[in-house]
Amino acid sequence: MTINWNAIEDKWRKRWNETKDFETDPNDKEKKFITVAYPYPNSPQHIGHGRTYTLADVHSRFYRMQGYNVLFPMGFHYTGTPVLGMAKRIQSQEKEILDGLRNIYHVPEEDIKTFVEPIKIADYFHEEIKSGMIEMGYSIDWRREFTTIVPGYQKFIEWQITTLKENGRIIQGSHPVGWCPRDQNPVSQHDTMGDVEPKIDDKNYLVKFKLDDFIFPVTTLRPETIFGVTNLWANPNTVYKKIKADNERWIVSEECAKKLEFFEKEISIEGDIVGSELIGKYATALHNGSEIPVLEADFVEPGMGTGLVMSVPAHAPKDYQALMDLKAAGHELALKIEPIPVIVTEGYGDIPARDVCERLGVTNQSDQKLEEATNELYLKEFTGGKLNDRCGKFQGIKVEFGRDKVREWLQDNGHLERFPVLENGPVRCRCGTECVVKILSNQWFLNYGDEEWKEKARDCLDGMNILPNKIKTEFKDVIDWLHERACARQQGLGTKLPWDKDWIVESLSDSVIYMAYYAISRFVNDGTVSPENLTKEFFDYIFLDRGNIASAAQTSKLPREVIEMMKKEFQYFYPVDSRHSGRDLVQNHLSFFVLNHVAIFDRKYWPKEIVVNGSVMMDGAKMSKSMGNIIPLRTAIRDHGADPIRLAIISSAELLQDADFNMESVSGIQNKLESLLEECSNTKEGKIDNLEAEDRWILSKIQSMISEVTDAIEKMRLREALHDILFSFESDLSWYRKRTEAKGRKNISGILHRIISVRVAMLSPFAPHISEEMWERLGHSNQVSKSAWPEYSKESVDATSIQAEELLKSTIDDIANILRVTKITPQKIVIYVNSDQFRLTVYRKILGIMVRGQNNMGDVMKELIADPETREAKKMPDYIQKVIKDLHSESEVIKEMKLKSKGFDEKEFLSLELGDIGRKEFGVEIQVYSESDSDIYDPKGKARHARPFKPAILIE
RNA sequence: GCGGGAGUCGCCCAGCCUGGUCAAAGGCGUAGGGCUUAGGACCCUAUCUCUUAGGAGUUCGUGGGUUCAAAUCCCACCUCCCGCACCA
Repeated sequence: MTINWNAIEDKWRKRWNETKDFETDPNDKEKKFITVAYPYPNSPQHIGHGRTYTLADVHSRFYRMQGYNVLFPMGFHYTGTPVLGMAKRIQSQEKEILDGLRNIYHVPEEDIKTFVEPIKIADYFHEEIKSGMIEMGYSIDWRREFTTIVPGYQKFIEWQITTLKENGRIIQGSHPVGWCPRDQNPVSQHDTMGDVEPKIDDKNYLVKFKLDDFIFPVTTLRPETIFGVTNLWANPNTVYKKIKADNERWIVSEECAKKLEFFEKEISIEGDIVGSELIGKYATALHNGSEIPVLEADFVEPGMGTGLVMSVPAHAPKDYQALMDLKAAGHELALKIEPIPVIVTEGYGDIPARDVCERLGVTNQSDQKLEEATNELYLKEFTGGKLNDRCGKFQGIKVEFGRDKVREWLQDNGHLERFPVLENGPVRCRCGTECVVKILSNQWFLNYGDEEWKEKARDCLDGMNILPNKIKTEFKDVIDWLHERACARQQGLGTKLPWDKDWIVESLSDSVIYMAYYAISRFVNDGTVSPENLTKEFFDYIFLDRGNIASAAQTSKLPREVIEMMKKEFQYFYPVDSRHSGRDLVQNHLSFFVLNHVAIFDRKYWPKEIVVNGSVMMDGAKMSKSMGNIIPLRTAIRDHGADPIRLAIISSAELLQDADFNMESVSGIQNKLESLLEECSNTKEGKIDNLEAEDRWILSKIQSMISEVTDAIEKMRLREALHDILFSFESDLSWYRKRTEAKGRKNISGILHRIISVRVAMLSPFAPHISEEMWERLGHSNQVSKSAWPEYSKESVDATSIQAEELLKSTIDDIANILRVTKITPQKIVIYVNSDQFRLTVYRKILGIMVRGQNNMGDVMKELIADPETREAKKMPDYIQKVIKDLHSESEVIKEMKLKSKGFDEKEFLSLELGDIGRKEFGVEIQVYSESDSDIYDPKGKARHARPFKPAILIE
């Protein structure tokens, strides 16, 4: 039988649709609000995207069956810049992107033509992604759908950002960004040739010296070494510029002068000065007024920093070597200069730079080994060095901390400025222009560095359920590490800052509390309210319970009952019960989600849970367009069916692990589901009466499966749950079949029907379509998605039958074991069960001792001897030891069960049950004796080895 | 540098939080058998070593430690992977 997956899926999706199953309004039931980070529509979703949504859908469906009123909504995140870059690339007919659209995503040519407009791209993929979500069977309430650039949402974002500002969460400051001088715009990865992210090194500084009437600025990464400066370096072959920078006159390289224009400075060029003219002059160090000579050095590059460098020969190998070279050449001034050590580091002598250079055998200032020497020393001194007594009030401070202190001190005195540089330059904009670093003044920041805010976020996290639990610490670390974060951009789609219309609310900042908007989006969508109704007073009243209904009604021009209805809707669904997202968003979105909630909402609306999942690999490799191993989700659904894809995604890895998706697992799952479906067709409901031992056992087993699966899903260990339903239980079932077949029973269809119904019900959140089909074939009249989640019932667990069945299994195993080792063909098998009352008493006593946690031989023996009833046990240490060993190899659950329940008659049970199964397995009769039977057949004296739950065996 | 994670029986991977049910699940591969005209699919059996009585030995990156008992807890080390921002 081959299943037409798509036909079955269609059929059931239509049914769900007809009854509007997933449209959720407030009611009397308890609610669950499940959300997923909405997609950014610049490409169709592939299997990797499907993971997060599938997990959330399983979660939603599980809660629905448990009787909750579950809201699972979806939106689309249009905010941001990537589609802008895409549109530009398409306009310029870039082959790579066009090929991708045509060959991997199969976008129709007439649609590609429209893609020169960014919104058209988003619109196209929005529909594409949505169709995929529907085809995957996600139980989404589509009435609440929105994009982040519709007017209603923009009103909401304006309210959000205004509220944050009013709450003092937004500050203004300056910030360096990668910048295209021609486009007059910041550049991100999507705007550059080759898609490189411009990396900015913001730890680079400019320190001012004075030379005559001019400022002589040098750049450095190590401001703390200012105390060890012996001289300055200039390149004699470079033509420097005399410039006016704001109100000061500076000497810098031409390249530097250009960079400075982007650092909020008024720059004008006044004239040239050749490097050689600077050589030999004396400059003044501003921090202590000392006079310092300018010397020549070839290694000074005009393109690096200001084109001028300060020399710290004690700690900078390059400076040291350049000085040595001059001395060797007999340079008069240089001969007078000695390195000034300012940092003490274990493992290095007085002049660390000399140590390193000598050890590595550096010969001159153009030696390649200087790079290595520099790296080593910088790192070692930073992590292990301490400032010495030449550093004034900074003496004794570790370099690690001292650097920032010295920097602040110099900065406060106006001797130092930041000089951010492009770390991975040159980076080119798509327009071909080389990018620069620009310091944006008047940038708006969310003040995530605020300690009070952080504390509140930690408080929220403490009360939250984070799945898997182990990444809770990661969240805390992120909170600790966060600082001011720009929340506005100058380009891209989105919402304008209400108070500064030059800026657009940055895309990660407009997606942090939007889940609240789902509560009202459906009223906007159905026309109950329009965007202009959504005033600040309206939002304040609904979300914050601030202000009053009168002003909300007056400003929004909405009837009071409409406002109250929407407020109720929000209060019913909020807070978010579970937020699903990928692991990569822990550092930003998910943390901001927490921070913004605590900054805006009352404690009772703080989120309850975050579920984080890993990414999806394709046949062990990371999915990427360039590798061509991306499978669009809709293609996969069409080829393999939605349910097999869902299960393959879930079963390939536990929550946080990266899932490896491969086609073998999909077909394995298809086969499994096919055989399950066939089983459903063949299993009819039947009467259940006269339970036999194995019936009681399998019915008990299904109870433990219910409990395990439920428990696993609650912790979102879906792989484990699915595995239990689909595979683990199979081994119990096959034992059951073996037993019933051996007995030749025909009356088990009722029991099988009950068991498979439970399995299908539990499977349905995972594979919703095929489960409906199975459920129907099983003869149920309702839909499985509307049936109740199977509930664990303790009363259905029959402890004695579990023990008895375990005994039977282990006896069969033992016989098989003996046969394997001895390789004999059995003619006759004889079983001897223990009947010695004293041994049984001792056994139960030991069991009791072990359940309490006492496990070693000595302690057990002591306890036995202490009890008059079991004192004689000391004569049988061998027996005691074996019993302890037997019990060790049993689970705690079974041990406790054994202890609690009364014993049962082993002989009676085995005589009754062993015959059939023995004939089937070994083809011979099995006789069962009790050790004390008078008619016992025991030619080899095996019977005395029998122990409780461990009969002795004779095979001839 | 800062922070996070991983190393398991041919391969992939579960178990570790909560120590004993662990020679360690599942999948793949391999070998044998069944079914089949054949192939595929499916089902059964085996798959660290030794073993003619249900047993023993050596294993979970390396080396120590705690414990009656360690894949699991603690310490040190080795190796590998990921993130470090204004970008979705």
